Amino acid sequence: MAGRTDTKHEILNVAEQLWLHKGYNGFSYQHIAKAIGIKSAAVHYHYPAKQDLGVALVERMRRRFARWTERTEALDGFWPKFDAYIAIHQLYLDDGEGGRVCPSGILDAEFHTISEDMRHAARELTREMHRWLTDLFRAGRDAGEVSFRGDPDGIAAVAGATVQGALQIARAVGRGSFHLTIDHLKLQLRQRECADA
Amino acid sequence: MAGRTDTKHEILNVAEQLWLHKGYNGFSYQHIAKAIGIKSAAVHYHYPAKQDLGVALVERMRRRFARWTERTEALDGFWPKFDAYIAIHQLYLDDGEGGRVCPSGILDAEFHTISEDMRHAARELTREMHRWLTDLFRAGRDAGEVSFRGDPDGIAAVAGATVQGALQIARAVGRGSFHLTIDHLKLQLRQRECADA
DNA sequence: GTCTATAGGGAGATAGAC
DNA sequence: GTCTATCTCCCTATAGAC
Repeated sequence: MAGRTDTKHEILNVAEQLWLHKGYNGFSYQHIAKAIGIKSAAVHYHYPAKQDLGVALVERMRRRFARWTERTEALDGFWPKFDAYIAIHQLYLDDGEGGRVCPSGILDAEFHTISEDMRHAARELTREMHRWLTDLFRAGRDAGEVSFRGDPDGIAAVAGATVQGALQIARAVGRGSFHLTIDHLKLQLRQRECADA
Repeated sequence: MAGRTDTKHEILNVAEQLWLHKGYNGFSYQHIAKAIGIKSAAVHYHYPAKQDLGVALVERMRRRFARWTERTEALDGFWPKFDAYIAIHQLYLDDGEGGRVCPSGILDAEFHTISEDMRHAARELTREMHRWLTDLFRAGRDAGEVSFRGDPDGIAAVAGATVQGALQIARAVGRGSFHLTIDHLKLQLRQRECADA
């Protein structure tokens, strides 16, 4: 139909909701089609195979994260940036009906059931997020804004894993668990005074 | 057939491998049947619906964890017990073909696609693990073996989320990532001397 | 009690209508 | 270029054979 100009874009948006909510193996082209009001075969026109759609979803996440890092450069200092990182995850948490999960989390959980193309994109996204966190912790330590033992690479791995894990666990036991976890993660990272040994 | 005495048990074992590897929506009764050498309908005799099998899997995990906590009481002190907790997750990591993921992780990721019975069991398992960690951190602090800010409940949430997240991330970027994360988590928890402020 | 044959529906995907 | 009618296969599940 001529009236429908950006079905492709619409598909991606609906698919993303379903994906982060139900997982890659938890939704079908029919679910997407019904939500938009077309036939499932029409989805195949825009994304011939489901893995094409899957790759598109992950690549869009990567572009989104890349743009986010650019915008975030404007923020000054470790804590505003770290809080911004938490905030994007909190957006997933606050989404209706028990929350979505972060793309990285769902990709890792279903890693063995997705195509090599999707795995590649997932690996890159994970690495990009890790690199960003590593740079953040390095700069934060140099500026004396954050305190941790070991190297920035290691603490970035801890922080990244904690946020991802916390978001998932919150699904089972409620979002209060996410806030408890994040609050205590930040507590460990605050500049320590000598007294707390 | 009379020769097959514990098909039910065998089903559970095969299903567990598939489950932790591919996710709940990533395997079917046919996969189980083919691995054992029976027809898929035979699996339905032992577990009428797939959600019955799912609940059985999670409940077995809960019993296994409960028995594990009893055995672990014999270990003396915070660090041996904490290392034992890490070790059960490392078992998942070291499993062939890119590793499995911990039950809690896969349950949370697919939380919205499983039955209410499974969700209930998943919630309980998550809480039981959290309680165990909380008790461990409380005792560890009282004994002066571990150092952290805030309450045991909070640091237990951080540790639990970190381990779960690290195991999943390792799937995408390799198991070295898991060890890096755990090493640095432990590093933050070691008794701090005054000097590192 | 244990398992097989088979149904019924939904999945991903193709070929062709407009 | 865009979407629909349709195919095939595999999924879960039931009814009935042994």
